[in-house]
Amino acid sequence: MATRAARGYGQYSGTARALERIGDRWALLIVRDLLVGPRRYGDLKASLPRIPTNILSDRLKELQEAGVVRRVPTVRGGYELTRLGLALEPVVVALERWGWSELGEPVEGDTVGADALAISLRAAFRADAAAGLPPTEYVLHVGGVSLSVIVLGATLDIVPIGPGALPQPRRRSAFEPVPGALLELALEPDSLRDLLAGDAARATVLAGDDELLERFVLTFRIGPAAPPTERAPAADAAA
Amino acid sequence: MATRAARGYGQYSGTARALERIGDRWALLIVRDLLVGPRRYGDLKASLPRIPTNILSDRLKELQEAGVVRRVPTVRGGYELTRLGLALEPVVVALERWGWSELGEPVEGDTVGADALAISLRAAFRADAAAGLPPTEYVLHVGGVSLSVIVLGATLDIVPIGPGALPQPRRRSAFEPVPGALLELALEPDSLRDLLAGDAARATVLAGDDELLERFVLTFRIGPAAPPTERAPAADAAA
DNA sequence: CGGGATCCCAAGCGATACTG
DNA sequence: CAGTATCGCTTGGGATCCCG
Repeated sequence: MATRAARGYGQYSGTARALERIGDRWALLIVRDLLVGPRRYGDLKASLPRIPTNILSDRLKELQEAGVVRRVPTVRGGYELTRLGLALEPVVVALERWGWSELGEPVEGDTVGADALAISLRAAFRADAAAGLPPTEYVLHVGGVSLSVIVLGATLDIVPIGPGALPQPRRRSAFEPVPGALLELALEPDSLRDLLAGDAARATVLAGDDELLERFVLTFRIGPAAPPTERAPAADAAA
Repeated sequence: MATRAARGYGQYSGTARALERIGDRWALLIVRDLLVGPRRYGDLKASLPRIPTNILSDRLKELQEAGVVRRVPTVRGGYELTRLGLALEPVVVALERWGWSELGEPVEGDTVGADALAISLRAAFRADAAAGLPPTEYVLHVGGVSLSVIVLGATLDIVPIGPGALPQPRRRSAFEPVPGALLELALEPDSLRDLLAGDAARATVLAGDDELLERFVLTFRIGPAAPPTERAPAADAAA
């Protein structure tokens, strides 16, 4: 039985209400993955390796009761976000931006999921900078997962490559591969972090030239959550 | 002793890292209140009526360890956000916007806090719409708490009125009260929700005219998180 | 493969009492 | 007022078994 988030905060407040709905452990990570596209129960389980199956089951039930998630009628074990769930994108993106700069080095045992990576890139996407650049496809291989990222003007389309994605009527952008508009990179997770931070990063360029790499850096960027420019000499230091 | 959020998610992901830092119950509500200004232990306790004192104590310790919160050296029991903590504003604002439209009627026992209200207004603030309007002060009385809200061009300055605020060197905006630029409203929490949603709302106008009320509605607005338009998946647009 | 049920332990949470 | 200490309840987590 769903654990019922009956423990409210006793406040008539948007933040409190939101946390009552999606504040439980694991809940927003499930939403994050579903923001990339519909997923099956097993996909989510694989994407969230440490989640116990009963918790995943409970959360999916609660998220359905909250109107955030619904089942995909045509697919056994398929789940997708409702409109209300899709509206959580700004929340997840804001969290992703904040947490990204807090990523130190990967801890032993940390995994990198394709969906998580897709959201990172969505959070890093600079629509204004991209608008002036020619259509480009980026293919990223990061720590075992692969993503195809198509930037067409100010629009962004990310599709994980390989198994896990649930086939959907969702069309790719009207993008026809332009010769010389493909950058393919292979890098480690912490190198991607450095790259998005604008720092020098070790990356293996499998296809494309330096100009395309520059284009990538212009298009995708997550600055530090707390810029060092602060008048008061804060004692705290990010570890 | 701080309970240590050692239970990580095992993912090298911004969202996961963020939730490990500020995903614990009550944590973001504490951050929300501190976003309005430095507060004392007792202020927070009063603002979050249902929080057990040991949990408040634990969370403040954890938030300090996470570099989000620090003590105000000059004030006994005073806490404030660090730069990193201030950087959580987009997260809280996004949550507030999403949760606001999920506020039904107040549940018996729900309280309304001045700080929570201040964040609601910050989330509802339309800088672009406000930029074209003359400087205005709004004084709101909502369910027992009062706020002074000064809009000066595209800037917003909110100060709770009454006890609870910790005196700070923070200056009010360079705002000199203009005669005829003050709207004072008294309303119930659910009426404010309707007002910000753009619906008709029962409000008692204590000072000001209809034109000022119209100005308020233009300046502050939180639309539904899930607009009734289902079909369009809406490519994300930077606001 | 999807997903529900159970058992068990550990950790988180909540209420209250207590101390500086 | 600003916490700490304690205690009992609830939840999460891991493992496992089960059913369709």
